Amino acid sequence: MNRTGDKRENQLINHHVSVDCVVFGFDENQLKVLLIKQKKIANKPNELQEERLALPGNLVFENESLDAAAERVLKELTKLKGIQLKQCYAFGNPSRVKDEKDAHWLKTYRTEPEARVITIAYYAVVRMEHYQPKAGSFAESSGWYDINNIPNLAFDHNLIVEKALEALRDELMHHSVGFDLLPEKFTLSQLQTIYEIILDKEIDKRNFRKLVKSFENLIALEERQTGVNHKPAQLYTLKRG
Amino acid sequence: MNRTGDKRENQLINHHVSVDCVVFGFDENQLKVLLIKQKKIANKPNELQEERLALPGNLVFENESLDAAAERVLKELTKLKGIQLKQCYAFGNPSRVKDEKDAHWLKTYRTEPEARVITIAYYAVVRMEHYQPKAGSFAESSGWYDINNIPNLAFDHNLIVEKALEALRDELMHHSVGFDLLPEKFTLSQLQTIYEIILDKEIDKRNFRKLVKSFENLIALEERQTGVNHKPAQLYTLKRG
DNA sequence: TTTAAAAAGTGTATTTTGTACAATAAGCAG
DNA sequence: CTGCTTATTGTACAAAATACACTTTTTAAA
Repeated sequence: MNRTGDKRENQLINHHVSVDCVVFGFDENQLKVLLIKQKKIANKPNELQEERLALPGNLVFENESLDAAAERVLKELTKLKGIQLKQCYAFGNPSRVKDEKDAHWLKTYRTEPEARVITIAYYAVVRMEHYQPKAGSFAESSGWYDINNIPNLAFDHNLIVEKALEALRDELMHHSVGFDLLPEKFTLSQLQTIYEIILDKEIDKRNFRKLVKSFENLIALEERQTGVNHKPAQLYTLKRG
Repeated sequence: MNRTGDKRENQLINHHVSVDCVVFGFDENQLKVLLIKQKKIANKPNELQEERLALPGNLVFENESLDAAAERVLKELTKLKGIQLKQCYAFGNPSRVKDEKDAHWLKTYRTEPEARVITIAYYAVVRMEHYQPKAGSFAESSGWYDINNIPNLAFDHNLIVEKALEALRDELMHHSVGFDLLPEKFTLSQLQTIYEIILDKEIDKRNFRKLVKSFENLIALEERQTGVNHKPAQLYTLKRG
C-alpha cells in the first residue's frame, strides 16, 4: 500500500501554472499569429542576446480564474483587450521549460527558474485591422507573424500554435463564424477567403455560396462595394445574437 | 505601467495542480461513472462524517506529465490500469475547492488546505465487466454509479462529469468505437444499445445497421448467441489495429 | 403440436448534403 | 467599344441521413 494522499508526499506538489494565448489574425489574404519579442536584458551585452519570440503568456495569479488570466496576460503583453479566448489544451510535459535556449529568460523573469510550468493554452481569431498590438510588460514588441512561416519560438510554443490551429479549424467546420473576423459589411468573396485561408484549401465559389445560404446570421444588404475596378459585389452583414 | 513579469509579483504564484478522471462504465443497459467514497477520518466520530463521493483525482507530482498523473492517480485510488484516458478540460475557478462541504477533507489530506487547486480533467469509457474497481489510498471504496442519478459530489466534480460526457458524445459521433466498450464477441443490438445509451436517444435499427456496415473494423463471425429465449443474434467482433 | 412471446433481421423511398463543373453579367480603364 | 477583372448563377450526380413495417427464428407455455 503506498502513501499517496498522505501529507508527506504532498509537500512538494507545487507547480507554476501559466496561460498562453494563440491569437490568430486575419487580413483578407493571410492568417497570422500574434507573437511577442522578449525584452533585452539590461545588464547583458546586446550582441550576446538572441531574439526571442514567444506566445503572449504568463503565470496565473493566485486568485484568478484561468479565463481571466488569459485575458489579463494578453492585455498586459500586447495591450489587446476584448478578445474572446477559448480554452484549447493543457500542456504539462515536465521538461517543457527545460530547454537550454529558455534558461536565460527564465533566470531573468522567474523567481524559480527551475520550476516546472504547466500551461493552459487559449486561442482566438480576430481581424487584424481591429487590433493593433503594442508591447507591454516584458514584451519589447508584439506583432503579427505569418502562420506559414513561424520561426522557432520559446518553450513548446510551436507545438501550442499547431494545436490551436487544429482547434480553430474544427470550430470553423462547425459553422460558427466569428464576428471578429469580418468588417461590419463584407462581400461573400471576403468570407470565402477567410474559410480558404484558415482551412488552407480552395473552395468552389458556387458551392460555398450554397453553404452560406444556410447561415442564419448572414444578412444581405441593399448595398454594393465601391472603389473597385470591376463589378462591385453585394455587401453582407452578420446579425449579432 | 504595471509590474507583471517582475519577480516581486511572481512570488506567490504557486498552485496545486491535480488531475481528475471521469471513467464511464458500460454494462449493456446503463452508463455509469466511476466514483470513490472517501475514507472516514480516524479521530472523528463516525456519525459526524458525511459520505463523500468524488471522482478519482489527486495532485500531480513534480516530475510527472499530466497524462501520466491521470493514469497513476486512477490506479492508486481504484486499482484500474491500462485505461486510455483523454484530456478533456482544465478547471481553474479559484473557488472550486472553497466550499464548506469540502473543508474537512482538505484539512485531512492536504498540507495546504486553503490552496487553490487547478485540475485537468481526463475521461475514458470502458466495459464494466472488464474492470473491477477496488479501493486504494484515501479511497474507502470505489464503484460504479448510474450516470442519470449522480449524487452531489465533492468540489466541482458534478460539473466535470457533465463536461466529460459532452466530450464522450462528441467522440462517439466521430465514429471512433472504443474497443473497451464491447465484449470480445457481441451482437449488433448490443452495439446499438451502447450508442443509444451514450447519446441518450433512440436509433432506428435498420439505419443503425446500415451505418455500422461502414465500420471497417467490424467483423461478422460464424457464430450465434446462446442461452436466450428468442432468435439468437449473430455475433460480431472488432478487428484491432 | 400449436400458439404466443421476444428479439433478430431485412429493403425501399425520400430528403438532405456534398461535390464537380462553366458560362454570363457588371463595372472600370483605356 | 474593347479588354480586364471579379461577381453571380444552376444543374447533374453521388453520398449520407432519415422514415418506415413486416418476416424470421427461437424458446416457452398451453
